[in-house]
Amino acid sequence: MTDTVASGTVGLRERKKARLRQNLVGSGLRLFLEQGYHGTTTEQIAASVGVSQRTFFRYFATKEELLLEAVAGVDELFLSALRARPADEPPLTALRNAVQDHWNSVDPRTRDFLSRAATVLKDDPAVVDAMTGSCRRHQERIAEVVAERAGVDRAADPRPDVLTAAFLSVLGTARESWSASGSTDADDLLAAARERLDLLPEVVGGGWGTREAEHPAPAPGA
Amino acid sequence: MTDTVASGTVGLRERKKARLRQNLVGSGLRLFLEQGYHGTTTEQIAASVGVSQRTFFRYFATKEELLLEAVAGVDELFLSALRARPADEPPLTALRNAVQDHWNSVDPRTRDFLSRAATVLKDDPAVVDAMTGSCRRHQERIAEVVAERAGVDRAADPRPDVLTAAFLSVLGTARESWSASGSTDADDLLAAARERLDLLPEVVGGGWGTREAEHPAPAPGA
DNA sequence: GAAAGTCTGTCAGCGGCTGACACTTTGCAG
DNA sequence: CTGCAAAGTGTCAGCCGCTGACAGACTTTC
Repeated sequence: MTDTVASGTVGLRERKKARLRQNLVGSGLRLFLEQGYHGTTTEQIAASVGVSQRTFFRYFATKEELLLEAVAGVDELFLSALRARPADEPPLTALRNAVQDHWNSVDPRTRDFLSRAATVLKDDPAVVDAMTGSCRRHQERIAEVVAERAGVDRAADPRPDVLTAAFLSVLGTARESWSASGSTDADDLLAAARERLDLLPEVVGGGWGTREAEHPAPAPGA
Repeated sequence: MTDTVASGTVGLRERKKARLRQNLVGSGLRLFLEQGYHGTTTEQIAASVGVSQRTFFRYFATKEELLLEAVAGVDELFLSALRARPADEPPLTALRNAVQDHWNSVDPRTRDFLSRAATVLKDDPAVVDAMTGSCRRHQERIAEVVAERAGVDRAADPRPDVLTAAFLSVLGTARESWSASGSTDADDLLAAARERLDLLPEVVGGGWGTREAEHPAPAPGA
């Protein structure tokens, strides 16, 4: 059988499957950009690569799943970036720097594509919900790495989960304000994320926002 | 026209509408608890109050909307609780205490109902997504009150948004750990929320979670 | 080349959701 | 009270996401 072909005996069948799956993702995303998520039917996606709708659903359980397939790889890269930060960095600092490292490590074409996708699809509530859900599922894996780095047990110590949740939600506000600003420059998003993450320690502290204090605006825009 | 009839002219028609709407919500939630969210069809809900499915959708744009109607009132109460906190409390402290005040102000029957609902419905991903989405839409209104209390402009100062996002996401982790623990006691949820909110300042600080430090577990369980 | 396993298309159907149209009920005026 | 306009409702037909069942085609393996 000449099964010595690398490891796993890839087989012609599996190659076809993998290619079809990739075609579906590519075609689907293209159509989403052209006509919006809601405006694209699963039948169109299936037809665009020459298969039936039923086959589409044999590859993806839901239309949403195809959408999320595009960002899955990006998420993995972030975990690597976080693991690569030096061990003596405090947790939030490591997360903050990992965002930067991660962003730089994504190749520019993908980065542009993601910016464009965010711009076009940000108004579709179904897309936003899908992304949020994906983020939530991703949260556990980040918390796991945070716990690992800190040398604590996630099951007994809620701190990794608390920090991760706060971290991701702040990133969310940055994304939101970025898309609300109408900017399509991905670097603006990164800047907003950094600004807001750096604000976190001050914001959870008590040194602002009481009517008694009246201090002269510590650092609103800088 | 005799339009001087008070303001609004309740009219028999509007009363019927309001009652039907309430019936739909009540019947719908009861069915959700009995058969699950996914297991209940909009036709069943409509039939259970004697109207057609088409009429159901004239009252609620989506099945989800009916589900969220139940928690809408609770959200309003939280905003009131937050506004009622003394002005000299630091923002995070005010939010934390408002959670407690708010929980105490919800009448026990509603509280029990919500606990039961959370227990039954927490496994349905559609329900979780709906709740998350609702939370996100609610976030802006909380941030508005935080900004108001702090006397800053939300459009120019991201701090209210950052704090609110972190606050809500931490509440989310508390809810998750509560439902994962299998507890059905609503007070356990409140306790988890308080614990985790109190952890926030420490967690975003740099005093933990570096391999260099090796301090003896500051406060994992207390 | 045949048996066994896998992939696919077709068909039928459910549930969420919507537009169109006809019918009934309600509100208001004369 | 009567007649008219507005609003609410039921029925029907249909789109779209998604699924089970079955039969036919294609790989793999022997």
